[in-house]
Amino acid sequence: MAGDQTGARKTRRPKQAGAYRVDQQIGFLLRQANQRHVALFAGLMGDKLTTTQWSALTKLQEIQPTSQNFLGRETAMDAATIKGVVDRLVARGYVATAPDPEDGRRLILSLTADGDAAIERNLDAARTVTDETLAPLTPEEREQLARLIRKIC
Amino acid sequence: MAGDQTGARKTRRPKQAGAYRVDQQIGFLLRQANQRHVALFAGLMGDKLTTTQWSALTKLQEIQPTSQNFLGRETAMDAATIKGVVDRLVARGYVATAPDPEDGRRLILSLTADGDAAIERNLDAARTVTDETLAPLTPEEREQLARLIRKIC
DNA sequence: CGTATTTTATTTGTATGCAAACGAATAGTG
DNA sequence: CACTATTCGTTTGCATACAAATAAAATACG
Repeated sequence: MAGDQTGARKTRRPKQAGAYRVDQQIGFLLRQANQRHVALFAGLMGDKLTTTQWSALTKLQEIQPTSQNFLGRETAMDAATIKGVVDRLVARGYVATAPDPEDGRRLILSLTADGDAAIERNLDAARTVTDETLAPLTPEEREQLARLIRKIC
Repeated sequence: MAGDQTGARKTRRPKQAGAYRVDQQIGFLLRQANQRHVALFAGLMGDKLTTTQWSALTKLQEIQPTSQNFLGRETAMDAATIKGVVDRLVARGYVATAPDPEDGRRLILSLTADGDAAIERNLDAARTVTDETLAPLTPEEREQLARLIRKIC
């Protein structure tokens, strides 16, 4: 019976000591926090704008004119996703598209006057959404949270 | 010209001093952080399980047998969403359904042996996903982040 | 110059995520 | 008991989100 000292433990379950609880994992918490933010956004913003539409709109105002894929990169959306978002913004008349004379592949995007007005109209609400989302936190905690999330992006 | 002292500022833009930058708002950061986690999850987990499927599976193991909508509440999914997730898990043979003899509306869910095996098979990977997601943070920062996110959920 | 690679945009398929509407069953109330 | 409200599950519609495949154009390179 030599060598049984370490071999006798058979199929001991948890590689780590503690039990696994999904709702304590960071992924679960991130999904939930994002859900709450999206809900606040939907409730406070007018014009039925979504979070991604708002991101595309405001980022476009910042960097226009620009190509569709580049706007996607700047707003953390892949090519397929940003296309859908832009299509809906174009359908609303908030964004205008034009071919790039210097690059036959590119689709150049810019804001329309309506798009500018939509941003102007909802900017205060957007700031309120951020405030409401962070309402349970102190100013120091808000800084902390932003700093930590930025580190894991 | 009385009363012009306060009325002369016309259309002054920013209600708040600083310019609005979407990519500095908490909502944008939460969406991005969630994206990174989902990407890590997809890359590290086997069996093509998604984050929500994994949540439903492990939470079901914890509280089974239970109704579909209750499982949804426990995993932060509304009725329409949890239905789709459960349907796919049933199609895979990970979850079994049965009518509730005491309540004609309820659909009782439980894990199958295959469902249990799938959890067992992926538990280490799931822990790795959490670790990798939090890799840029120190242990103290991880605690901080979890605490702060929990406060805004 | 011509070929290989990369970039840009598009399309399809799958999977959340929520609002809204619905029918069926249950619970609560007078 | 009858009426109302609530709950449960389902379905539809819309909007992300990404993988994978494709086509067209531009770039890199031998």
